[in-house]
Amino acid sequence: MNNMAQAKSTYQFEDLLEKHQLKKTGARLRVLSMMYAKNTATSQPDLESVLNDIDRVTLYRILNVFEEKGIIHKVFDLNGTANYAVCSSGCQEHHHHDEHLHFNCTNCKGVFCLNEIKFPTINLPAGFHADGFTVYASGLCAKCSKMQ
Amino acid sequence: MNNMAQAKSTYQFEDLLEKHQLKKTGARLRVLSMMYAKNTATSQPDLESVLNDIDRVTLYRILNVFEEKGIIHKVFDLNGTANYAVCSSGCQEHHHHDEHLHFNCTNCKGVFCLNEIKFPTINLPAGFHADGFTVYASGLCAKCSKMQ
DNA sequence: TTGTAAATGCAATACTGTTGCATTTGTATT
DNA sequence: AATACAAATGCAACAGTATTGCATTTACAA
Ligand SMILES: [Mn+2]
Ligand SMILES: [Mn+2]
Ligand SMILES: [Zn+2]
Ligand SMILES: [Zn+2]
Repeated sequence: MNNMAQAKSTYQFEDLLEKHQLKKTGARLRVLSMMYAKNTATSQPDLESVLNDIDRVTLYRILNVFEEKGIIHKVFDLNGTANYAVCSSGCQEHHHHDEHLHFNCTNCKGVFCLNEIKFPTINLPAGFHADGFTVYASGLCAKCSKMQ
Repeated sequence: MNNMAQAKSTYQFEDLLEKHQLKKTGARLRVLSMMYAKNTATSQPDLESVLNDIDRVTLYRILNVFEEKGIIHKVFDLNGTANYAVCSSGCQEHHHHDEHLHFNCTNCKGVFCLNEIKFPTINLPAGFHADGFTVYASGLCAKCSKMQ
């Protein structure tokens, strides 16, 4: 849950890129270090404003290839804004396992991937067949709860 | 679940507008009849292409005021596209009760509001306090399941 | 019938995301 | 170290989504 849990050095990011047969470029390393430094998902607008010297198109292409490779996953928050988060584990190229709960804090706007929460099986009306579930919760995160 | 369940006449749409102190205009009645005629949510692109003689800005303003009044609710599908659906009941101005399951059919792209499905309480990590949940399922709807 | 607030249409603008193409760069090979 | 090439980047153009301001029209109450 804390930042250090995912903290990685540049060398490890380089290894990650190499593992996925992606060239080690400055832009990609910066995107990785920005996303790995946080315990929440990062919104597209945030990525764009912080990494504002990287061309927008390049940023989109980096995000797309990282998603394809199973390095990050995309999650829309409750306002429909795209957010990107580091995949926990078990995600491979074109084959994600990110069916965890997403918590949207209404105060700090943080989007948390709560991998540890198992949500129960949900039954559906006759005839409906689900191959995946996405669960969102909105409210106050731990930090914001304390401050109220 | 079938269309007739929500079928309404123009008079009833006029009553609905009057109840919410909205003027009875052609554009508003057409938006209502389009949305009430279906048992799925309607995407913004669909609304725009079908009601293409209504100015886009007017359409957005109609959707926004209907949402404020609790007549419809907005739901993003799994691609982040805005969809609008008739509120079931209990929705009032600035106070919605639309915490039902949303089913996204990967075949027909339909977004179904499954009011009848009660999803179980989901517990959260210490400190997190949810005031609402949104659950999405993706897969095949009843109609598309049959056809496969 | 008239007056007026509400609703609409239109122009302009901002944001999100994609495509095509020329240029640059990372890296494997020599 | 130099070369060679695919991959990555930057830039321009474009499409789609959504909002704001303002002039005009319309619904409806008086
Ligand atoms: Mn996640
Ligand atoms: Mn719904
Ligand atoms: Zn928070
Ligand atoms: Zn279907």
